[in-house]
Amino acid sequence: MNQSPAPFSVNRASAANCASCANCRWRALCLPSGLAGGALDEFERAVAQRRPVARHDRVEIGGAPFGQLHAVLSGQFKLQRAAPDGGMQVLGFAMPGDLLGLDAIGTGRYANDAVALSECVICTIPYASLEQLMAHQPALARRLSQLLSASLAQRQDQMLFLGNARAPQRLARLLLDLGGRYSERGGSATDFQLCMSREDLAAYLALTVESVSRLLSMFKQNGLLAVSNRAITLLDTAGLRAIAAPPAATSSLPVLHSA
Amino acid sequence: MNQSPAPFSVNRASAANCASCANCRWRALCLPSGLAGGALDEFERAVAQRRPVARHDRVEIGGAPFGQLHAVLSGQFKLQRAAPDGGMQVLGFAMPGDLLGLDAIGTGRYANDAVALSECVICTIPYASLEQLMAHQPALARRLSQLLSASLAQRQDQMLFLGNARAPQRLARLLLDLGGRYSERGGSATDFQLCMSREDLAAYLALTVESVSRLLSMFKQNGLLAVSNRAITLLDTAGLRAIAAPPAATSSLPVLHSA
DNA sequence: CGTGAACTTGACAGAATTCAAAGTCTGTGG
DNA sequence: CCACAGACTTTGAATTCTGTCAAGTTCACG
Repeated sequence: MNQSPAPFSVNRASAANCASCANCRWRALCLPSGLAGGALDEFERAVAQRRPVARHDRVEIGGAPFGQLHAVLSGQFKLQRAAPDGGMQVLGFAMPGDLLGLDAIGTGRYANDAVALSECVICTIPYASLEQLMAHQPALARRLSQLLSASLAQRQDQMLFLGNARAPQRLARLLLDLGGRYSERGGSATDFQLCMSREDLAAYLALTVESVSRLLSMFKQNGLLAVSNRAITLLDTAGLRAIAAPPAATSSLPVLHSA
Repeated sequence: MNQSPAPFSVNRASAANCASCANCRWRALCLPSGLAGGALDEFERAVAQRRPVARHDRVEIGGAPFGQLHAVLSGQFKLQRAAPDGGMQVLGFAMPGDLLGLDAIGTGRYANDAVALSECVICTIPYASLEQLMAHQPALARRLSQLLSASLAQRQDQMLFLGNARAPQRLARLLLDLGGRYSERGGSATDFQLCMSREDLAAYLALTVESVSRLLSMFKQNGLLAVSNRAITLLDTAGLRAIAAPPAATSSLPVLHSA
């Protein structure tokens, strides 16, 4: 472990998390969201199995045959893919309650690697069982369609943003996004530990490690945040949001001072 | 009409296209793919309705409440969204057989505008009817999940490519991709009419109009293609593919001569 | 305490945008 | 049928941003 004790359970397995879908604190985000008591039991018995995952292990491997979906119970993952030129491209980071493998249903093969960034616990959901269940539980099928469509919409947003935003915008947005997701999960939106390397950040933002490092330093010098190794404290979220928003008018654009 | 007569039916409504799902030449790409005779009839009666769409009309409006999916029978659409800074971002181009509105199922609102780039014919598919049908036709539900997941995977690919590729790679890839899609639909992979403006191309590629224009000129000077207004002829697809591929090694990289 | 990986910082070069202007096409109205 | 106005497209020069290359520093771990 290279992390200070996390202030909340997002990065740690806890017995309360693992008991059952009925008790799971992430149920509202997950597949069985909205399922009634009987249907929920059926779902859990037929479908969900829990297991721990060690740091650096991969739960899915890009190109491997698709068999099951994975729900993150605790810890964080990065979704990555080998670029044609040898580098690694990172598509995103998965946090507790997120579902992995949705992009494999259509093609029958996992699209990316899912690599654990910390000690994790996941639920594995065999897709064949899920399909059987959905055949006589239309509500479950609707839920899957919802999740798939929402993921699609989210990827589209991400694509547009990464395609059009400049480097400072991208990093500011990522930091605010991470904070927001921690906050949604009971943590602090402004004070958290990154569990990914600068290289991972760069690969996600389509920048170089150097650019990420420079930008973090610049944000720090401008009083927007405090950063020490992988510990981040967002000091001026309003300022960060102003940077994250694309340059709208010539109005009060926050200027970053390099020196 | 601003186009020369199209050499094939992709851009024109034809009676054969519009007769029914059973006779539709795009059925394999569409929702009822794989449906048997009886189920297919049921699908068609309950779900699909055809209508023409005039150039510049929008079939879907970003932010509007979701009610129905749309299948492109003939013509082409662009999917766009107003950027926060006032510009327009283009997410993609839809051709016959493509489905519109998949990103709205999860949120209940259309994510983007779908604007007709030519005279079009579409099928409208009320989603409420589709859900009823899927409740007792698990095969149809599976098909929708497949399409959703495949769209997700495709957007991911697109995101990674646009995020990491340089301008010439992006344009070369788009041209090859368009050619490939025309080819799949019975047209020429190397000889076609663009039905979108340079501005649309630029908005899709996350470049400026000037860059697109410059790149087209450069490709032309290097003998890779011929371009006259919106008529494109790909002369050296191997060369274009070499450019579209990210710079792998210091090997035989095609060098573009500016003068 | 030393070693290697991760991270930071600086100087420079290349790529793409921005700004500016000229040229071309399209569709409308006379 | 032709002329005109506006949108679309092309081209050029200067600027800005980000990547590349090269050190140097800090941190994690043995």
